[in-house]
Amino acid sequence: MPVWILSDRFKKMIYTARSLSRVLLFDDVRESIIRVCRKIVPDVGSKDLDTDRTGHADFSLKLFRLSGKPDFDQLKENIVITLRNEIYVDSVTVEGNYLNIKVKDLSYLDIMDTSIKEKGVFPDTFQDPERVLLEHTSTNPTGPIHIGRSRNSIVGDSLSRVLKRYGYRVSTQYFVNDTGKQVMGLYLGYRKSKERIVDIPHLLEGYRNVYREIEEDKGKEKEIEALIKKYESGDPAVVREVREICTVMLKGIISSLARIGIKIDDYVWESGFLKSEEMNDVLSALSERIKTENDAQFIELSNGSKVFLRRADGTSLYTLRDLAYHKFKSLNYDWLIDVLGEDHRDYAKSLNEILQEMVNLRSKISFVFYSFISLDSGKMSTRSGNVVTLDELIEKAEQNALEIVKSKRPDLPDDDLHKIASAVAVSAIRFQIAKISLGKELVFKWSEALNLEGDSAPYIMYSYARTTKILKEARVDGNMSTVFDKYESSLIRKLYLYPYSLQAAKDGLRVDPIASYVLELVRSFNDFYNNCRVVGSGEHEVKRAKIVSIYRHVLKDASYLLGITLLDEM
RNA sequence: GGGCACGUGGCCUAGCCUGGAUAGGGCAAUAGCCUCCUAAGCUAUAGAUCAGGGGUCCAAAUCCCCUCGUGCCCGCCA
Repeated sequence: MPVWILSDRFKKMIYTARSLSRVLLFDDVRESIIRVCRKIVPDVGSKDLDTDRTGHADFSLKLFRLSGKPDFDQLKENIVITLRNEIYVDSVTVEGNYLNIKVKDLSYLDIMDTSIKEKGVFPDTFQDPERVLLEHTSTNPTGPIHIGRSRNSIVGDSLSRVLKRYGYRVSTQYFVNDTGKQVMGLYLGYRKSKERIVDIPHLLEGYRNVYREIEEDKGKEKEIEALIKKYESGDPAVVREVREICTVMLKGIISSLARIGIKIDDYVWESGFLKSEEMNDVLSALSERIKTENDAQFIELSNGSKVFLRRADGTSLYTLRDLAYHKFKSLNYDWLIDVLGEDHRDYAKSLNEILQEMVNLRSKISFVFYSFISLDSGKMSTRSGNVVTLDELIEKAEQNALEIVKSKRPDLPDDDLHKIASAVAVSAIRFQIAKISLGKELVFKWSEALNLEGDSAPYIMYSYARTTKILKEARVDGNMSTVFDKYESSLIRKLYLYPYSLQAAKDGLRVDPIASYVLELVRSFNDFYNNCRVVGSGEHEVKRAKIVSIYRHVLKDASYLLGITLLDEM
């Protein structure tokens, strides 16, 4: 017999708030409190109600702003009385200039449990009709992807998962640069090599040689320019070979990304836009504004800066190809999101102005910028060889994790050890990047990258493994106690806050709020774990098993967004 | 030189958008905790002029201005 009988009662009483967001569906207690307050003081805003972090309450209504009102005391009293009548409200107290509201543990638990039981998910969402195209990574196929660029991939991938989770229809794309100087430099290196071997090490060596030569003699760039011309004029041999070389490089990048669980939906080749309809559309939209300077074509922006579209020899520049690409994207998507390095900030601003004001793109465009990751030895660069590639990092991380798991679990067979080590390594890499807000520059340090304690993925994974064991042994059916101690209480509260962090992530196009949230959640669970025995806890057992199972659910949900692989045993 | 971003204990970081009750975590350090659901965990101690200065405000890490430091951009590169 299910003892979870309060659901219907609460469901009827609590306002299902869609106003917090269009696509997250859950019984939003916070929204409901604001609604109640507004009945009495219409100008109470969302800002006046804090989600309290100080431990005084669940939600705090700040009275500073209201205290100027002539009938303040009466209003305050009315709010208190009205809130106390809400079915989900446990207590309302006035402390100084704060009105502290506590919600019933059972209310929270019931909201989450009902959602999971009925919808299979908390919070539930409905499908937003907006189609989102998220472009990320798009690194030049001139070498293996390095850890600096992988910040783009990791954040981009998690962001796409967040938006999907939130209810958007999301596709991801990688814009493959197979046109322009860098790639032609790569191709030139290949042509100059004796053996003409198309594999990554040989190509990379040729590429580095070319740029070494150019550094000594700038005149050597002419060779690249000549190749660009040949390529853009459609010389079949050149086109074929460039595609072949880029494909080899791209395959390397794709397989590196796959190792950390990233799969991009579509790869769109830049060369495809050279003579495309989208290119024509862009050019005709801009035709009135195009000016020339020594035969090179440019347009002028509102701030007076020049943006060049074509070289004097008629070959295209990146901006032009990218404009065509964005035009292409806008045909099928309502919201375009580009994840770009911070070096692209000004570029994106220009691109945006051209697209919105001159090409009149219909889609909404957002840019997400990330700061660079550098090494102790300075800036990362594929050409100079001062890089740590993603593959190197993965390999070392796996090795490191394997040693640790071997020492901790000598009882496990080799297969399991490798499985665990791999999940730990990949999750740790992703989490370490995802948890840092994008504006921070990072200096990569091996000691930090390989540390698996504290605010790390294994910390999260470990707590999940604990839940597996608990739920395997705990009694989950029967009468449920409805008395909650402080550890249960704070874990329940933390769980309930999950939708708010999803909201923060979506609003800011960030993934670090989810990471911060998960760490807080796990800490709260550990507190609970260390103080509340579940298995064999008598009257508490069913209730605690319920809390653990909701925890497990939310943890799984959030971990997926961050690319953390959870294991039942580790 | 101009523009943009960042600056929080020795190190890394959350909080800043939307000002409000003791600035949360982690690493490193010290002292403890496995006859009890996995110690990749937990507890305790120590450690913060929230870069500096000014301003607004009843109230500033948070908003505004100035200064300093770091990174990035200012290409007929991408």
